[in-house]
Amino acid sequence: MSEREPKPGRPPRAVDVAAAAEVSTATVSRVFNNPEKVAPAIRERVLAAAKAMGWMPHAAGSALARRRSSIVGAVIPTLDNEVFAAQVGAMQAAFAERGITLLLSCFNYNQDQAVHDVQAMLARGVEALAIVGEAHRPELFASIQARHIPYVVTYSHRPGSPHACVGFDNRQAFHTIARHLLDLGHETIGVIIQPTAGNDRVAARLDGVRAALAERGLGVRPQHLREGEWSIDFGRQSVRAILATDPVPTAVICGNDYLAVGALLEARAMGLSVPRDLSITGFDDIAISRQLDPPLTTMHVDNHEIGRRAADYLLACLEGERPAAMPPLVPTLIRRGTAAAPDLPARPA
Amino acid sequence: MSEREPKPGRPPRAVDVAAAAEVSTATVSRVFNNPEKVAPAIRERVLAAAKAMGWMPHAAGSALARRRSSIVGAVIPTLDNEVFAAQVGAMQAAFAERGITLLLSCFNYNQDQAVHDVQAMLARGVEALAIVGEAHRPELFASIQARHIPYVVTYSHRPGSPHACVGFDNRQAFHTIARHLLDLGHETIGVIIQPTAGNDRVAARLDGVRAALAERGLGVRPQHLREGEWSIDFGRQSVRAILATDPVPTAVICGNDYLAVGALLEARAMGLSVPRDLSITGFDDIAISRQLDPPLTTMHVDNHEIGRRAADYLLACLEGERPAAMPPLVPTLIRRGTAAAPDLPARPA
DNA sequence: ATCGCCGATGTAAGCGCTTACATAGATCGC
DNA sequence: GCGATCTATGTAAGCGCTTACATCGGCGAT
Repeated sequence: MSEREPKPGRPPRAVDVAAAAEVSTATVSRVFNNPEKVAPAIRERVLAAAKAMGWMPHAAGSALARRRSSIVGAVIPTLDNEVFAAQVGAMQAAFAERGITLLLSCFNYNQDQAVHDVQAMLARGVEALAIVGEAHRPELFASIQARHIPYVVTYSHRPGSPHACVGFDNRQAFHTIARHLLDLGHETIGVIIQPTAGNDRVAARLDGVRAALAERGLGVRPQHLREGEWSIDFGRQSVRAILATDPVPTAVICGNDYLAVGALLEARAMGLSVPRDLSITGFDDIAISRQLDPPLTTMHVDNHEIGRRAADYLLACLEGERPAAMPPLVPTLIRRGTAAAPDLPARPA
Repeated sequence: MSEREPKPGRPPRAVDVAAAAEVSTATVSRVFNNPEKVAPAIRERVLAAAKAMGWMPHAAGSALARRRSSIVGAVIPTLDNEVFAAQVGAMQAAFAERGITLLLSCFNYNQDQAVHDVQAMLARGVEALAIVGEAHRPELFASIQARHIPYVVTYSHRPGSPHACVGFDNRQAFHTIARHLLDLGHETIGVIIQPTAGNDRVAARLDGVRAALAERGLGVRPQHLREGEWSIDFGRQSVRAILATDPVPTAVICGNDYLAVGALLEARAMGLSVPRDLSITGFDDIAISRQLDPPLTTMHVDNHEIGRRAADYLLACLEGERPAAMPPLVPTLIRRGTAAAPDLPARPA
């Protein structure tokens, strides 16, 4: 094997490997893309030469020639939420298995940022896109569709959505959780939730709660509704505020577990007994939730599964399949220790 | 403006835009890369044509021609740890500002996986790399160095490391925390820590603890040392195991906050009073730590800062600078509620 | 033996973009 | 008013790879 490096400083190119292995660049390329088309002896020679000079096909070159980038993009609000981090981790793993690279971008709940990120990814030649939520500027979806690339919306599953989606019905989920509290006997229920503006998932959640209450002739009083950033701290201050209202709710539904954790911790810090004095529910079942005392009643969502399914769907599209619409995932109610029947004073009448 | 699309199905190319704007492709390229070199009138024409046909420079093509990919890679153990997620988020943001795209890969604490990931990224033409930790196979660093691309190791800052690093001295940090406990009067100290094998950061932490104890003529007894996955659950079971030994430690140092949270929760569940019966310390200051009751005594590390610095360092390298070695970050001890003087029986003598 | 066929390899034309170099007006000084 | 000097634009040569097509042997069938 005569693999003297050709131009010392420069990284090797396919032609260098070809020269070293005494074959053409076509054969080198075939060895890496269609090995079965190359005689074993030659294949070994090429592999040896490549390894000796540390060569690997240069992605930009092959992307250009092949007209495929082998890159897909994930557009999420933030990695600071364990839920999205899990989804991204799962997608990354699923794609890596197929030799596909994941491009990540966090739009921080800013719709303009999301549009910008998507366009940047399109310029990068992503072959597919996964996007959290469907409440985005129309031009976001328009620019994806203009490129005719497959995409999937995650965490939403609104019946009648025009997008392929991997998620669950947020409205239904919160209907379920509200119903749970209602069935336990609660009638005055507070809600601590993320900003609904520009967030379809959250809006649907609130909607689900209202619908469930309405079915029993109840509603969420304005003073019992707190909307703000999903953080433990906002959960804390909200529960404090809600408990200072009249009438005092016997239960609080939180838009996610971070809020619920805050609510739980603050309620306990205030000397309340949970769930006796106040029931609290969360959503997502983040890692800490089951650990608290009492452990949080919440709904479990399999975020890794969402990531995996989104990846599988996109992968199928890239194989040229036209996968059927996926059935929604169904979050499961996890009854733990923070929701129980209210400890009501004896009812009059 | 006569921008009839040339080949209907196909995405537009620079030449299409050039035709529409009645200029050459060189000018189109300049408009997007060196706008100041193009007369304003023409610039507008090109921009208008590009917008009309939804054209953006194709990254693979320009990467090839420019011999720059504008991609950098981040190699981390997992996104499931809030610490790394934060670092990645910060890097992504810093790079996005400069038009650089972040490629992500999670090696799940598997060294072979890390080597593989790095090589895949190199093939993708990353221009720089950030890698968590320095305990990696030699070929990992060898292949990066062979490409002569800048890289930085994060979360480690071993004096004398051959790599550029953005991190802190793990040994020193744990020396500090152990010293804190020692100064409080603890003499029997347990340790719950992540696997040290193949993890330089963790090994250094344990080392720091041992060194601090040794300075007082103390040591960690084997039955007081628990090594395992960093999870809340492992923290729980470890504290239970350690409390069943003899002598019972009066304090437990945990390798990170997840372990410490588990230890704290379990100790309380066992009916112990923390810190009276047992002091517990963590490391990282994750979001939940300050929220617990009592709030966790730990060391704060600014993970966003690490991400930002790593990004800035790499960016500087890409600008051709040869940035000076960065001083280590210094984690700060956060004295909260889980570490106090031991409640010892009156000492004999 | 000869022909045709097939499988293994090589040849060369791009993929879409950037940029060194060439060119052609415009501008300026004298 | 003329050449020297700029500046704005165009021309065309790649960047590193893939792949359709051409080629070349070798083999089985006749």
